[in-house]
Amino acid sequence: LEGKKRKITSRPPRAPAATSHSVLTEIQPDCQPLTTPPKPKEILPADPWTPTSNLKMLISAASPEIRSREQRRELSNNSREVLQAKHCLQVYEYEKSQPSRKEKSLGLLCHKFLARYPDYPSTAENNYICLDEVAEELNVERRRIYDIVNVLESLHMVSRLAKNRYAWHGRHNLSKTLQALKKVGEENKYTQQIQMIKKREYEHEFDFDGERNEEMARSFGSNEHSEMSFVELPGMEFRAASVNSRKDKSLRVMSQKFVMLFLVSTPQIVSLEVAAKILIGEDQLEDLDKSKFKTKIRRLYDIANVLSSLELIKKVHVTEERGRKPAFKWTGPDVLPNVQGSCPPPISESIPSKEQCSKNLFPSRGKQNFTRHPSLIKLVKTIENDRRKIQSAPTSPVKMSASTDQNLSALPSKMAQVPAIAKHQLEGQSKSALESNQLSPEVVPKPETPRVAAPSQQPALAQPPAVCPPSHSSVSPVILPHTPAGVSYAIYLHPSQAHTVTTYSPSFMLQPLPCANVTGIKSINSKVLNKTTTEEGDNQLTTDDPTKSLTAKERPPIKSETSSQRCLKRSQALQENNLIKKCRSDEESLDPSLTFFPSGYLIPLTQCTHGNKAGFSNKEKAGICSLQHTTYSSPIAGVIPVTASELKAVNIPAFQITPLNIMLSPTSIAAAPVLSNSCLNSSNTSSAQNPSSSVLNFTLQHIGLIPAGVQVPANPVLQHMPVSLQSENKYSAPSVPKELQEPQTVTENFFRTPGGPNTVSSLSANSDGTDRISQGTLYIPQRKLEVSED
DNA sequence: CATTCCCGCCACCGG
DNA sequence: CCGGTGGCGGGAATG
Repeated sequence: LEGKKRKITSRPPRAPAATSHSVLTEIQPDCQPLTTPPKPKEILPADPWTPTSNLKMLISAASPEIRSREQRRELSNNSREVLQAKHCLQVYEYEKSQPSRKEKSLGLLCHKFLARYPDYPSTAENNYICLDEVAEELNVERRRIYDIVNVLESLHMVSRLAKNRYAWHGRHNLSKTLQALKKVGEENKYTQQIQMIKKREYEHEFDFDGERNEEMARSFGSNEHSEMSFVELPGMEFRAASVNSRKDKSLRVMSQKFVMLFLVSTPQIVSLEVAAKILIGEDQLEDLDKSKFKTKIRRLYDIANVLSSLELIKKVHVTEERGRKPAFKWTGPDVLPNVQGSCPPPISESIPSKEQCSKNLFPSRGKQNFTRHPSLIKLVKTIENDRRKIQSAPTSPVKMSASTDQNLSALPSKMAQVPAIAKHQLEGQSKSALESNQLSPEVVPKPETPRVAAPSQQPALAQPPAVCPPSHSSVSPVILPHTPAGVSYAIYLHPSQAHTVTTYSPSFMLQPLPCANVTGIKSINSKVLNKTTTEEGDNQLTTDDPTKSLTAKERPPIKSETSSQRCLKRSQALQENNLIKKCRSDEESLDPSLTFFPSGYLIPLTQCTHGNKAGFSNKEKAGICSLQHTTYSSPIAGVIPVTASELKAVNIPAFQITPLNIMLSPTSIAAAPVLSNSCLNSSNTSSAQNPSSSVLNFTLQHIGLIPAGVQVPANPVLQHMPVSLQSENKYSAPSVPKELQEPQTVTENFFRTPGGPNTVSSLSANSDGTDRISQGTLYIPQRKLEVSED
């Protein structure tokens, strides 16, 4: 290994011919003024945007149609055009002479890349991606495209077809992938590993000597059983066996692992440092080699940039005892615990392989438990691997060679392919349902869902939850101490215990509610908040551009949406409004539809309507997120006063939103439930500094929102909620309490969302004899994490 | 100085 | 042997 490195290092600074390709890439010939050292090339044709605008555009532009526009790029030699371009270029230069690195950032590039393809491509059109073309069109070297594609591949958003080709799947598989990843993550005990690391560092503050640590680490924490290879998705295997070579792939695998960390950890925040350590530790324990660490971090940044572009995560800073460390917060959809087996697989789900999935993922099952010793672990791993290979081998007709990691076992590739299309379609339809809970709508009768008053069209959604709940508990190993039945919600943990929590049984979360409604509402709120808040950068992408137009910030990207979509939304919105109105009368005054639903947050609804993906716009992702959150939170909301999920909900609309960083003090949380009407009033008051108060407000708002109109009458507390508050918020939207806006506080309370399996402590019974990790001990006192973003 | 992360050399692999 | 891939880490931008 090292040899290679050395070699490289030795070489003198780059000088030679390296540039050849770059030259090629430069499409525009003549105008090239040598003068500008940076690269003017980017500017090219018609897109002399500022980084900011550019971004904005990209975001808004996600719609399919637009993407085509890229095409025009082929500038005919129109001298005119050239000139024009040149001109622009120059102007551009003047304005800002910094082509700057940012413009070349992987994140931005990724946005461009993503803009080319619809989030939910129709099955019909085959979306092929030709790396060369893309690279050329985006004016980047191919190497960069690989970086992007690799991570997309890790999420199964694309798959390799052949040499220069990839197939675009968009987000269709996303939820499934995440589920799978989460599961694997759980199996790997990532949660514990994380704990370990934190603990360690906590203990010896900043110690550099890795010595002892290492030992400890390997002894228990870092059991890296894992090494798992690439996690495959069931439905996706059909690619030609040939093309995927397994090996390499580290980026892909790393990406998956990284994602797993988010899915598994409780406050869904993962610091780079921790992630790097875990990822390193996995393969070869020890070796806290500094350079290795550094490299890992670099890679993580690459991955993170892509994930950020996908809006799955966003950058934040975690302030712990000492300094603030870079970290990322998951902003993607919540992954439901899922599943497998327990919930009757939706019929529609064509995917036969659900089981396979699990199989694939990790042979693991109980094994790990007894594996304490590293060596053992390795063995096991190996064995399992082999086994896996074997299994897969026979099945795939084609190859022997490959036995690609994926196990196509069950389906012969051919079969897979044929149905593939159908599958996709189905998936698409069921998708929404799945996402929300994975159940097919029709399946379940929801028992107690009285509250579904919602007239909305989505009754179906509500159902699923009901069904699933029970199953989960069985599923996730970790879960809890509390019987599902119990009224767990009331439990508040001491902050220190945070991780331990698991307060509620999953079943709770799943309560039936009209998600749609809820979602909508929430999203709205958040929206509102965002607006105000948004000013700041939401994502890392924000450029520093001084001129930053507010407009850009404003996110009503909606404009770009197609009218049809809009209509859809609108209608839904209206429905929601109605619901809402019940609660707050004032709403109408403001032309609610526009006001509140501008951005398309509503989309979730659309989505809810399972079925037609047509409706989805790219934006829906936001919807999705919110939807899911909602799912959990809403019902619960009633039950559990303030759940993390609630809070999260706010953040969710990731894209535009400013992530408020919330840091709730535990106390505040506890308090919340308690509060009742009386407290409510205070909601908007400015209590700026006081976190708890702000939290409360926040909470209240949310709570209020939800219940209000819609569903939750069940909960007494909610009912009491003063409507006024809500309305207030809405209206004053812009005036959202400062507190919220400020980076300050949020509650990252540790309640995990639903499936939160993780809570390590009590749960996982770790059977192995060594109790080193006794559960009790395991968790580290959580220090408060302050998350802030810049 | 610290953080972020672009760039592109070059090892590798599959054809 | 070739061209596609993608590991990797120097070191430039940025903060």
